Amino acid sequence: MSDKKPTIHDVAARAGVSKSLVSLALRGSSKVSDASRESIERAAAELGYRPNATARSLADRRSRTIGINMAEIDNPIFPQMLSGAHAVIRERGYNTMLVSGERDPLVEFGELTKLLEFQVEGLILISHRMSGSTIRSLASDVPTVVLTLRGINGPGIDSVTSDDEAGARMAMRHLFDLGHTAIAHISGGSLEPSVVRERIYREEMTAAGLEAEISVYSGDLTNEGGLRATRELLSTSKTPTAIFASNDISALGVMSACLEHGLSVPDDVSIIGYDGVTIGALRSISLTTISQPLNTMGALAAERLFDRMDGKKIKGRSIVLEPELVVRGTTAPPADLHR
Amino acid sequence: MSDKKPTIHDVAARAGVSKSLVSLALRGSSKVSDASRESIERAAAELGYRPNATARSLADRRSRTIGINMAEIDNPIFPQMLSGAHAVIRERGYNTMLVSGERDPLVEFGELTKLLEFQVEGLILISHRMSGSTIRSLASDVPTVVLTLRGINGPGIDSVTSDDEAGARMAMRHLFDLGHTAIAHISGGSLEPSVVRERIYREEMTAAGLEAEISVYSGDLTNEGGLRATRELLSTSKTPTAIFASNDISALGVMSACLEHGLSVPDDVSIIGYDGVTIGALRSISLTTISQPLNTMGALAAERLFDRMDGKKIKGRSIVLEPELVVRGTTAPPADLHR
DNA sequence: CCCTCTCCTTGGAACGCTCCAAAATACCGG
DNA sequence: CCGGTATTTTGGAGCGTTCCAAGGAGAGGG
Repeated sequence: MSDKKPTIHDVAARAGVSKSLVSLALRGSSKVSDASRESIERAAAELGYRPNATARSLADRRSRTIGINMAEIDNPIFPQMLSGAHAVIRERGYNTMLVSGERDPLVEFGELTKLLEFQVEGLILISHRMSGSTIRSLASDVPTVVLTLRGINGPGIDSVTSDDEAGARMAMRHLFDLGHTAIAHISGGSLEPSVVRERIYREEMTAAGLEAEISVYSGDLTNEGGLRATRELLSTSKTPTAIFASNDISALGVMSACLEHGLSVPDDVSIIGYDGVTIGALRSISLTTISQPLNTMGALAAERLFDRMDGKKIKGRSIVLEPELVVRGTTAPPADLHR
Repeated sequence: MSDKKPTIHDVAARAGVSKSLVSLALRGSSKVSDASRESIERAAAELGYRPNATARSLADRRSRTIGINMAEIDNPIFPQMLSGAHAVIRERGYNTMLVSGERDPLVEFGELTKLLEFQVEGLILISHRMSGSTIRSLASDVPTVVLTLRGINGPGIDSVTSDDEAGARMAMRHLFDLGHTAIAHISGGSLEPSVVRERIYREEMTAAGLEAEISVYSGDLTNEGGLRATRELLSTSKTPTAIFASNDISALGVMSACLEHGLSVPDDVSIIGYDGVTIGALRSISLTTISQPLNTMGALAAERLFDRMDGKKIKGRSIVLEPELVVRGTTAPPADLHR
């Protein structure tokens, strides 16, 4: 409303003290007399004074800001992780600057650069398209935590992941326990977690003497991808009694394809996904899955970051969380057991 | 790696010119000789110089940052809007500062205050718990656009919404067209959009001479709420042939309740939701809904904000978008027509 | 060879705040 | 009422940029 925003000087003038004292008082220093404090607070309120965080950041060289990069939002696991991280950041009194590379590594790099120019004190990469070396170079400037992807190490880099090997193994064991042998896998592409999940699928099948039954079709972690891969699977090979999908979102596509093929789930085909997205829990979906503690992972990533920022010059370390089997309505013993 | 981050002075010293010239050159001014430009760029690269955006903001009084508030992420409509807005902000070369009040108005107010202290140049409120007057007071400091909620007006405030009246009417007409008369409504609470949707439900029922059939149970826009309300509905009154839910997420709960009650959808009960969240389109769900252009709404909000920031001192204005009926698998003519 | 006129380049003053050393005031016992 | 100590308060020097008025250097004209 007024012409200019009031500054600390205006408050000082109005309260009849020096700017330094205003600064002290407004930050709650104990070495300010009650009288001064009161008149300063009154003056500030009357003027509608609001400290300028930019100037403060410059002066004390702390931005109180964490940068988060999240490449995609169509897979709900990312917002969930974001939420977990964001809550911790807020509790610590920090701000969150969010960028997204919109799946273009170049744009992404530019955005991250802007983040660094903003002097963020830490970086959380929730999903990204950048190479390990790019990440390492960013991390040399500022503490960094990588979520989700394994296999990135470096001096300033921590990572938070869940144990994909164990998770995938749990999925397979669950299907084995139910009595399935004809198990297919819908894979998810070339990123670490998908690769691991597929490898474990093959290992487990082989270990169970089911090498001949191995059947992998490649989805791309999207609903459409799962749909497409499953259609292909159902049209070309003999129908499996169970399908292990690389993630939940594609598992929903798998489910759709089965339904449209006239197969009922779980009576004809059991389906198990991976991730534990919240929509999988909706009763109308009720997807059996390997659940990762997404919120916790986000929160841990943030906490890890603060640890690191608190000066602990720890070497880059990975936190690996244990996933959990959540049995819901899409898995059951194979039909032939009932016959 | 090095002790201190290099500043513009370091670059100047290394290139043998003044800091002013470095500043000019790095911002691409045309009035710098090629020779100087080149040596400055080389020096900057060698030092790994990265401009300090905080200092720049302070000096030219522009933060190039937009603040976004998003109270909740469990309803996917919000991330979708966020995504639309975020993309526009990025294209304009701005940054996004994200805060969340975590459903506590006090926390929310504090977060917004921090945003203002950070000198954000504009504010987008995607979801919030604050009163109109609070919002108006924020908006007096900085251009503001409100998404989703209607009914907030004020000098600095724009809003982007979709036409809930028209949408709700479309939903009802769709059910009428299919031949339904026993239509129940699962309402969504006291916020504007839900109130409007319920009002239209009543109006349309009355206008169709179906006053006697009016049946409203209150959900709270969550999956659980929809489930609970529908259980109640199914246990206490006669079963309707169609249910209009106040939003998609609760419609999924409605669906679950119907299924667990042994009703098949859409054969026994038709269900229509509202919002057009992406998961509703998944084949295994296939929810008929009134779709709002969520991404577009986010994008428009951001564009509106930039218009406003570009000095156009327009009065607060509402943009109202048209929703769209998306017929999928959860609505069909009532069973008794087949009998 | 001097004088303009362009082009480039430069030092210094902001921007709004924090930090620090030093100054001012208050308080206390004798 | 004094010296000394404890408590408050203050001016000034940054923080890393941008902006601006003014300075320097060639170039072209007379």
